[in-house]
Amino acid sequence: MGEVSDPPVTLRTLADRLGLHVSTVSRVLHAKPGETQRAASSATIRRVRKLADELGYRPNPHASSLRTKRSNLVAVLVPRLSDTVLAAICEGIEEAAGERGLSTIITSTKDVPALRRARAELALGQRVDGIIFGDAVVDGALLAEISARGTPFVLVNRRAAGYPAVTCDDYVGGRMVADHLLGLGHTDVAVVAGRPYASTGIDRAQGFLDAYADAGIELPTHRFTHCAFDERGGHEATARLLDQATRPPSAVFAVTDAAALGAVGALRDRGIRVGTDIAVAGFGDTAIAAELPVPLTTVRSPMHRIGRIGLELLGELLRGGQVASRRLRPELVIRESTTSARPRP
Amino acid sequence: MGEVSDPPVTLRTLADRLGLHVSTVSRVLHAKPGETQRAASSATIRRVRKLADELGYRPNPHASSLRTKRSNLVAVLVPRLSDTVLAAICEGIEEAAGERGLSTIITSTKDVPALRRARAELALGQRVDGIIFGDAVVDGALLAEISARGTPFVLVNRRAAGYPAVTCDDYVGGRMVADHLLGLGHTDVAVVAGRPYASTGIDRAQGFLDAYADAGIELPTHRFTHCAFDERGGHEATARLLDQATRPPSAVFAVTDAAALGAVGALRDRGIRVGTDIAVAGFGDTAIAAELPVPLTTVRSPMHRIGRIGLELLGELLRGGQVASRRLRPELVIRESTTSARPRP
DNA sequence: CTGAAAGCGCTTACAG
DNA sequence: CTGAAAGCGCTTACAG
Repeated sequence: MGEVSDPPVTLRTLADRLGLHVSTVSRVLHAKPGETQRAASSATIRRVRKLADELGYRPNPHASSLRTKRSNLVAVLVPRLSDTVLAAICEGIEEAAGERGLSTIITSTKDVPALRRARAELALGQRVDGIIFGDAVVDGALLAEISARGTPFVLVNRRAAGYPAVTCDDYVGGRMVADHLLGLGHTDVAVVAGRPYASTGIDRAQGFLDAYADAGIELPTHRFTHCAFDERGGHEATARLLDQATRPPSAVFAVTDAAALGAVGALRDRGIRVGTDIAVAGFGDTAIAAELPVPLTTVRSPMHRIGRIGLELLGELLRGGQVASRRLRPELVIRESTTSARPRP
Repeated sequence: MGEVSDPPVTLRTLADRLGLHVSTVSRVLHAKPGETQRAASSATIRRVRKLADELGYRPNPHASSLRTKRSNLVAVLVPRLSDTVLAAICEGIEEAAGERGLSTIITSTKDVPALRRARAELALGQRVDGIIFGDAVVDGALLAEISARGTPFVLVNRRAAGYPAVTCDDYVGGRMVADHLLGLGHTDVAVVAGRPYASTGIDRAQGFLDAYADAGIELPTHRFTHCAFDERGGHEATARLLDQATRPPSAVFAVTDAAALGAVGALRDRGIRVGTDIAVAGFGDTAIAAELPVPLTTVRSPMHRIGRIGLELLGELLRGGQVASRRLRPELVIRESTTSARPRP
């Protein structure tokens, strides 16, 4: 516990009070168990620690960082915090960061290139030790620049151009959904595909399309549309899909749960009953999926773990190590939104 | 754009190359438009700026902070990032922070007192200029300590013990829901009340109860239960409410949209149809509300603005000013989850 | 208009 | 076992 707020307690404060040199105090306070010996005599160590405790000494991180060139700060860029998936990933990152004495500076870039760049610059300017990008664009243009500047980074959720990334195996997840729907006999399906520049949407949709192609079914263009990953995006995309075709598909695959919920809303607006008239599947298994009146079939993506592992990889990089991308296994969660609907004959 | 990554560009780099003293360079780079005159001659200013641009000079924030005792860092403590409401508030905070050159360090404390304390200590140790608490407990015990330590702070979303807070007028919002349900003739209602230590839940529930009391209706204890604010909390609480009573209420008010969705799930499990057999209302008007198969009546809370204003107030505090709490006006959003259900006669 | 000095609080090899 | 020095990169009154 700190005491008064007026005279900040510094190494000097401690050194003066103890009749020691600041360097001695510093050494003691840094000594890791094991190398305690060379820091000072055990008596001195005890005295120093005691007073530091009493006065509530907290090292000034700016001073340390200035000397050591390490800030213990990690920047996390995400498209939006209000995206549950990213929020869960951030929680995983933060948890793992806390365990390592790192602090995270999380910022939303809204998938706006100029913002992404500005935030990355800001992070670099802040001398963060590393960056976690949750908002990578698949071509990785900005990343090439950051890479050249030398600050270590990893990607989470979205992969890009060979940089180390921790993702769900989105392609396989997309295939799982397709195989499930194929197994139920759905031949006329539509895809609410998300953004064309994010690997999540791309891979999920591609896995889905490939599985259908393997079954000899090519989706016509009017059964496939890009959109924002959120509720509104899914709603608008689904409305478009429905308006463009003479009749609705028998199933819709939305590449995120949020978009799937948007699809639910759009279908409702047209009196099409999810789970009865049409099958709907999402991706993520966020909290809403299991609570909907007709529970949502979806693909469970280990969001929290993606964040954790992302930070662990970055940690490895900061220690000078090498890391390889990780692709975590998805799991199909079957619920009534697909099982209670019959495909059209 | 920065260039190479090897030799970091410092004031010294610039000064040496230009044959100037670092202090002159520093002055120039700090000169705000208007007081440019006293920094250096306009020729010098031009030269300095040009070179700084070319070399991609970025002031080392650790060095500045060490000198100025200002970190331009603001800590934000929230119960959980995965709570949409808090995420939206964080986005508002971040947006306003960006405009002021402040960076935000956001961390989740999960409503665990030990974590809350640890994170607050961490923030203080990091020498943040100020703190925004989104996880305040109504008694404000920790806040009293922080206050004594002298770091400015404001609360968002939840108020506590007279500290400056930016909230939705939760009490009024709770009343709005009650008046709406009363108007529809609901006399047997239940409350999914959230956590007993957070002002959001307390005030929303109290407003609701008071309005019912004003109408001469006291809720029996088996129609009121506390719970976590999320989907699972709402689900479990609703299950409890239903199990404890011989028959279901004709309406349920959940103090968050997430909990309301959980209620929807629990009702579904028992075959009780929302909007037909029972009315359900939430609070927040998060993105899910409008998309549900039976759209959710809820209270719109200006989450983004709460965050923005929170940061603005903190900014005022950092400038040495005084601030007063703000209570923003809620708005009832009526949808079918309440209007299509008939109260039991 | 520009320079020189002092100092923010720390860390780290180096002496002794 | 402990001290002294140097220096991280910046800012800010103060001289001149």
